[in-house]
Amino acid sequence: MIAERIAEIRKLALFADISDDAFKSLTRGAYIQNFPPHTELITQGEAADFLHIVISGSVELFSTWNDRETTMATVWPVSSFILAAAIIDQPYLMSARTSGKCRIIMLPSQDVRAVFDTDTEFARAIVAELADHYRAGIRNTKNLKLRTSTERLANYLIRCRRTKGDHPSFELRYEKRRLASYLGMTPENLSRAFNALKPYGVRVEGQRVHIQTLDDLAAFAKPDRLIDG
Amino acid sequence: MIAERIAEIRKLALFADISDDAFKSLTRGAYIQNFPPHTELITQGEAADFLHIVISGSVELFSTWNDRETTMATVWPVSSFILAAAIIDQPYLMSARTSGKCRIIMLPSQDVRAVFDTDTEFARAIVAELADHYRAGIRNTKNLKLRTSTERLANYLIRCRRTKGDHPSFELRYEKRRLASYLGMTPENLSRAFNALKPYGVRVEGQRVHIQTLDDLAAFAKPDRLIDG
DNA sequence: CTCTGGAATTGATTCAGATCAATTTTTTTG
DNA sequence: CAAAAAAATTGATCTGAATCAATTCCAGAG
Repeated sequence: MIAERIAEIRKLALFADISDDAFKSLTRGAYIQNFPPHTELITQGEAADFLHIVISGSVELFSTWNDRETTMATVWPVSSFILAAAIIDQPYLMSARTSGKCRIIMLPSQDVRAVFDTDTEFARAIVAELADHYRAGIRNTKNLKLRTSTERLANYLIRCRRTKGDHPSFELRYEKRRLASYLGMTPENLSRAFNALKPYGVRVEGQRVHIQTLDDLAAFAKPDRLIDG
Repeated sequence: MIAERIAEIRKLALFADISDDAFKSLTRGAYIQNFPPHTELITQGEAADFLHIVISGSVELFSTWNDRETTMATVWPVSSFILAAAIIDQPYLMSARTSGKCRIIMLPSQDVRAVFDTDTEFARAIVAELADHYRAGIRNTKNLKLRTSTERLANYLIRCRRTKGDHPSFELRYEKRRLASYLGMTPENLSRAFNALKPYGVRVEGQRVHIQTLDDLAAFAKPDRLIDG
């Protein structure tokens, strides 16, 4: 049972090339847990005792300060989250809560650090993952500082559409209020931003977004490889 | 001559614990160059052929999009910059220009990757550095999304003051226009933000900042370990 | 030392986005 | 299925911050 679930994460880039021994010592102390919706898994400021991996469901990473809250990212299966804190043994900078029901694997971070020291392939994979996440953070900062909220939405939609195979219509993967927070705006303004994109061929019906011609929207959004990947 | 300069970087956390052999192969292909002020060292989008290290002077990391520009960070001696791009062989996401006159060491990034594969200590140091930078990016995003511009300034000043040994008065390390861009505001609004902090005991004379009582300012700024370090 | 151009400041105005308030729509639940 | 709760939308208003414009300040060049 546990073994089956554990096997699911073997294919993760993080573990793909490591030795069986290394994988065994990584997962020996692992927990698998199911969580109900809207459960706070992690609270910012706590010690990073575990590396978390989402097997099913999705997890929202968010941060708070002074009674304000913002969505930092959403994590989908199968991927790990809060690797940096675990690897350098520092407190989490973000909190995490489940969106729907979730199955999560938790690897004790001391095991992660131990295997990092002994398995070269794992070390390489961790570096690749960290460098990748770092660059995602830089992209995000550029997005926030260089673009208006409507431009951020437009580029987000273009990225979504591409992820979904360039179909002219696709579903938003999460609630609009959460999208708004992720994009750094209020739900009210997200609604208005969608309206502002109508002239560029964007139509919304509930969770479904239609984009007629990508050209019009792209001319407005000016997507950039160095921000949007 | 070159050997002397190279020795200066040996003490960097990145190289402190690596073997002499590893250090030798890292620096064998190194260049040392002096640059005049306001020289663009790196342009975003280019291949990351070198890991750069500032020996003297300071370097501004900035990004542009659609005729807009923002300061992402300022790098002081002795430290490296744009490690992530070099280690995973990806294009730079940021541009870099010298502030004053600068001396820069450039290590071919293929050497960095090669030594990473052979020297465990170096791998460990790189991971620590990357994780650290990643977390700095998260902090920065929280700062931008959760705080107003005046709050960002207030917390910046508190951090500065602490860095300078908690003296009631210290010098800003760079021009106000650059500080404004770093904090995500215009020079005009930085000026107004300084005025808005007067009631909390902040006084500015040119580059010099006086902070009478930290308590008043801190009550307004609400500095947070998970944002301000 | 004066001249000059960039930096900084200050004021007036505009604009993007937040907040407040009121519905409408959708989802959840009993 | 109906009731209740949550999410989304729309309109009105307010506010933080950008822009535009005009000095003032200051550092570096001659």
